[in-house]
Amino acid sequence: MGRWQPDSEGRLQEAALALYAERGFDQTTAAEIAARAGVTERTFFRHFADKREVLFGRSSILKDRIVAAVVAAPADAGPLDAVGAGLDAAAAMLGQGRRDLAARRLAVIAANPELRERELAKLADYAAAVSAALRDRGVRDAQATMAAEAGMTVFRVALGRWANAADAGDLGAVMRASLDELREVTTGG
Amino acid sequence: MGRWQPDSEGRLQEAALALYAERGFDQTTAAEIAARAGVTERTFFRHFADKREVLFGRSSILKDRIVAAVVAAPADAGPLDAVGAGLDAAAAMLGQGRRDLAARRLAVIAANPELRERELAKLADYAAAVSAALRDRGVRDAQATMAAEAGMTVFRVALGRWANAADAGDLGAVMRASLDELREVTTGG
DNA sequence: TCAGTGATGTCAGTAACAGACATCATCGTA
DNA sequence: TACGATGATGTCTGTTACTGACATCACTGA
Repeated sequence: MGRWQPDSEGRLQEAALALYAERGFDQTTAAEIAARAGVTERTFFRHFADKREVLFGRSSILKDRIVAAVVAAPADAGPLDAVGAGLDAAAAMLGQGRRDLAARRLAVIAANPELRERELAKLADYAAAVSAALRDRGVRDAQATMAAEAGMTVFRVALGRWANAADAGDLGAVMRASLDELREVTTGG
Repeated sequence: MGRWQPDSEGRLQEAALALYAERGFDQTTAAEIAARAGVTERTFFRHFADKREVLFGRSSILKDRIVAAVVAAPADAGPLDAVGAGLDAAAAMLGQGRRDLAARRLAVIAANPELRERELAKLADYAAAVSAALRDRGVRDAQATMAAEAGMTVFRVALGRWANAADAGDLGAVMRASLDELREVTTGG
């Protein structure tokens, strides 16, 4: 056995989610989270840049996968189809986790403005990366921006629907359904 | 003459923009801004909820005007046309100010992640309000969300173009041009 | 004339975060 | 096997964003 319990990062994430859910984000101190995870406050801030980031641990991996899927989409696929491939990749990564956990996480985020802010920033970051990937595929600047931003809106809406759905459908299916709604809007206007 | 110089809020905004531009957001303390504006730090936080908010002073008024324009759009106007009316209202309010000031403000925001985060939150807030207004006009939920989000993307892109344009066009014209690009994307696919 | 109001100052406190340094299991290597 | 490097953690200290409580005092309306 090592000098310390393994996976402090994971324990910190669990502790934070539990405490944020119990008493709210503002009413939870970093020291309390750290104590619950069996580490010191300083260690918390070594693993996470700030109090919010602890809820967004896997986001850079998720971004990479989304972008990779967009890049790997068939050459003849349109911008929105490529975005759809990115959404499939996101669904594959997120849909395998426990749905109730995702719901808890989203509920905590929805309950706090600072956390919502951070989530938007993450999505905007994805959108910027997807937009760049689309441009690399030859899509015009304006089209790339709009398709990427629209895709992130679909992502957010679909994730919320899936996490809180009474009937537990597949995340990928919800994503595709939401994307179809988008197509309907843009074509049907 | 009053007990204090009038318009501390305005002076705080000017001081903050100047200092953020000079030495960066992180390297500027609230106390320094307050000192430059001739007030105490406590007064700064009475006027602005946090260090970022000082750059977003007029945003709630702007939101109200956008929403009002969406509500007031002709009954037979489509969702995107109603959003266009909202963008016109935004352009009317923002386009009259000094363009170089807007450019300075945007440059400061672009230079700092926390400030970008806050800007996204503001735009998301507008989008939510516009979306609600569209639903009141009878637009379906999914359509309303997408049209509102797309509108905010147009807003952001157009504002950036206008502020940094070498040839000083009218903000309203830039907004309309950007919106037309969006239409082109959604119809042309 | 005078009590009320509102914007500000003053003071003290909490908590988010960061730098610097110490500790000590583990691991590669001689 | 010994031993120096490494990496994750603890400890200590400091800055600064923000907040609550209370005092001040020009102005305002009765």
